Amino acid sequence: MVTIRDVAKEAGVSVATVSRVLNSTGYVKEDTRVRVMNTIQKLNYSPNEVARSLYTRESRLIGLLLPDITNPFFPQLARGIEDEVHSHGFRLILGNSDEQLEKELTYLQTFTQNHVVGMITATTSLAQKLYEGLTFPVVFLDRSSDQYPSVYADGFEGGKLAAEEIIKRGSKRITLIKGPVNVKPAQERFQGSLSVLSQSDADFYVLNTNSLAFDDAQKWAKEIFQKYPETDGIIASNDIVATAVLHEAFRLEKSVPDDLQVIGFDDIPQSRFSFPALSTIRQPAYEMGKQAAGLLMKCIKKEPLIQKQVQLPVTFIERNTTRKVEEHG
Amino acid sequence: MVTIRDVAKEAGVSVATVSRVLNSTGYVKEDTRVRVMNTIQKLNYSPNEVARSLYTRESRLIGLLLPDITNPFFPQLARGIEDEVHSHGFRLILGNSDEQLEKELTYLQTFTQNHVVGMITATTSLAQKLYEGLTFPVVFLDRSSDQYPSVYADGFEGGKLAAEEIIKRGSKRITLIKGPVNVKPAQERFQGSLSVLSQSDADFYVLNTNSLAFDDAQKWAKEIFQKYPETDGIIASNDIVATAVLHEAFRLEKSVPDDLQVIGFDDIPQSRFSFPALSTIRQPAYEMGKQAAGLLMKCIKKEPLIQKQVQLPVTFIERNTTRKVEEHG
DNA sequence: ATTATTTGTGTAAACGGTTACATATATGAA
DNA sequence: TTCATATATGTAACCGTTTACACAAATAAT
Repeated sequence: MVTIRDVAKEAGVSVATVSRVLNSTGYVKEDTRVRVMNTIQKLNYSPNEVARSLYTRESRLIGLLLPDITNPFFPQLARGIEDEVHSHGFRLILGNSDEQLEKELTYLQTFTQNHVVGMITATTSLAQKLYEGLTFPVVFLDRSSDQYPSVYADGFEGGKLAAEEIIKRGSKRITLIKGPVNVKPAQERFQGSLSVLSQSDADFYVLNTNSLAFDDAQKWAKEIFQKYPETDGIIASNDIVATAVLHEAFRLEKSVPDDLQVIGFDDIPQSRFSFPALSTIRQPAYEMGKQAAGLLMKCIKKEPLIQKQVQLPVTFIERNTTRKVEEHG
Repeated sequence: MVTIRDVAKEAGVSVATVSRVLNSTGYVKEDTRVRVMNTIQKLNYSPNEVARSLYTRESRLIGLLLPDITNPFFPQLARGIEDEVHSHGFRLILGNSDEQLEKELTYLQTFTQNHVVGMITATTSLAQKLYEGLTFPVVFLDRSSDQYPSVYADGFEGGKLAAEEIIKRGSKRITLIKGPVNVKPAQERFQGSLSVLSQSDADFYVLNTNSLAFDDAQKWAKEIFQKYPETDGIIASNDIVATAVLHEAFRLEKSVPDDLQVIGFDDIPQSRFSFPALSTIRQPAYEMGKQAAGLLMKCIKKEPLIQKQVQLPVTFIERNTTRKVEEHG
C-alpha cells in the first residue's frame, strides 16, 4: 500500500506538503503542487480514510438504520438517502433493526465506533434516550420527534384522506385495519381515519393486527372477510396489506371496486401493477429520504436548520380499487 | 470520549493489559481481568474501531455493491447478506452502482480507503480487471465469474424451465422477452428459453428490451400486444416485467391463464399477491445472499473454499398465470 | 538449589494521516 | 535599508489502538 510518505519522498517534499495539496489547505507553490499531483497519479495513491478519520475524529460515513430493507417501502427511502449523501461525498453503513432494541443498540455502537458523522434512523426508537449520548447528529425519518430533526409524511392527514375518499365514494360498512401499536406512523394513520369515521354515518369495524409483513397480511385478509363479510370498504394499514386484501377479495369473487373498495397506504412501486391497480395514499418515499439526508448534511456542516421538522404532504392516488366519484355524485 | 488509556489508568494497569483482556490474547491474571472488565463497564468504554482498523489494517466492514436497491430483487439479497455477516460481527457499506462504471469505481475506492475486509458485488462488472488490484477478497453475486468466488442461480436452466413449462401447458405462439444485453443473468435466461423454443414446434417472437425497471415495463407490455396480438404465452425477463404484462393483459381483457399464460422470473415477494398470482421461476434470493456472505466469510478467515462457484437451483413456482398441466394432458 | 519454562505486566513503537509550530525566503511598506 | 507580512516548506506531535520486546515473578524440571 502506497502511503503519503511514499508520495512525499518520490516528489521530494514533506508529508505536510502532500497533505496540503490533498486538502487544498495552507500555502503551496504551484510548481510543487503539480509535481505532487503528478506523483500521486504516478503512484496511484489514494489516501487512507481510516488514518484520516482517526486524527480528525470523523469519517465520511453515515449510519442508516432501517426496520427491514425487505419491506418495499424502505428501499425507496434508502435510495433517496444514498443519492443525496453520495453527492456530498458520504457513504452509508446500513443496518436492519427489525424493530428490536438489541439490534438497534448494536448498530448505534457500530456507528459510534466507526466515527460516523451522522445517522438517519427509521426505526421506532424504543428508547429515545439512547440517542442522547451520541456524539453525532441524528435525523429521524418516517418518525416524528420534537427533540431531533425529523422528516415524515403527514400520517394523520393521510388517514383522514383515506377515510374521506372511501366514504365519498360510497362505502357504508368500512373495515379499518389498525397496524401494529408499536409502529407509530401506522397508528397516526389509524387515528386519522378513525377521526373521520367516527364522525361519519358509516358503520365501521376495526381489525387489530400486529405486523405489516407479507406473510401475515394474507391471514388478516382472510380474517376480515370471515368476521365482517358485509364490509364494502377496507382501509389497509399499508399497500402490502391492501394487496393481500385485494388478493383475498378476488379469491372470494368479490367485485372490486363495485362491491368492495380498498385503499392502501404508501404507494409502493408495485401498487400500480396490482389488478385492479391499487388506490392508495402516497407517501413520497424517495423524496423523504432525500430530505432527511439533506437535513443531516446541514447538521453535519453546522448550518442552521430553518425547520427541524419536515412534514411532507400525502396525496390520494386514485386508481382502480376505488370507484369514480362522479358515478356516485 | 473514553479511551483505552482512561480505562488503563482507572483500573491501575497498562494499556497493553486492557487490550489483552479486550482481545483475549496473551496472559492476564483472572483478578486483573475482572477488574479491567468492571472498569470498562463502569466507564462505558467501547473500543475505537477506527484506531484498531488503522493498526491492524482491516476493519469489520464489508462492501456491498448492488445495481439498485430499489429493484425488489435486491433487498432480498441484501438482507441475506446482512443477516449472515452480522452474525459474524461484520457490518455493511452499501452502494448502488446503477450499472455505471463511474459509480462502481467510486465505491471500489471507498471500500479500499475504508479498509473493508471484503466485498460482495452484484453489479455487471464492466471491467473485471478493476477487481484485480484489490487487497481484499471479492465475491460475485447473481453473476458468475471463473476467477472469483461467485454465487448465482442457474439462469440457463431457469430459462429452459420457463419455456418447457409454458409449452407443456399448451402455449403455441410464445413471446420471449429478451432483457437488456448487458445484464448477464437476463441473457442466460433468455438463452435457456431460446434453446428450448427453437427446438419446439411453437411459434415464437423475441422482443428486445433494454431495461428491467418499473417505468419501462408497461411500455414493453403494450408493445407486445400490438406487435404480436395472437400471442398466447409470454416469458418475461423478470417478475416486474411479467406483472406489467399481466396488468396490460387485463386492460385488454385477455383471460389469464386461459387465453394467455405468463411466466416471470425471480419470484419477488409481491408476485404471489398479483392477480392472478404470478407463476414464475424462483431464484432463492435470500439464500443466495446468505451463501455469498458465507463464501466471503470463508475467504476472510482464509479457510479453504470447497467450491468457488455456487450455483443455486431454480424452481418453477406454479401459481395462476399458467394453466394446470392436467387440464391439458 | 539451579535452571528452564510458564505466567503476568509494562514500555514504546508502530499504523497513516493532519496540523501546530518553527523556520526561511520573498514581497511590500516605511 | 529595515521591518512587517505573505508565502512556502519542514519537523514532529497527535489521534487510539495493537503488539513486539523487555522484564519479573511464579512454577516446573533437573
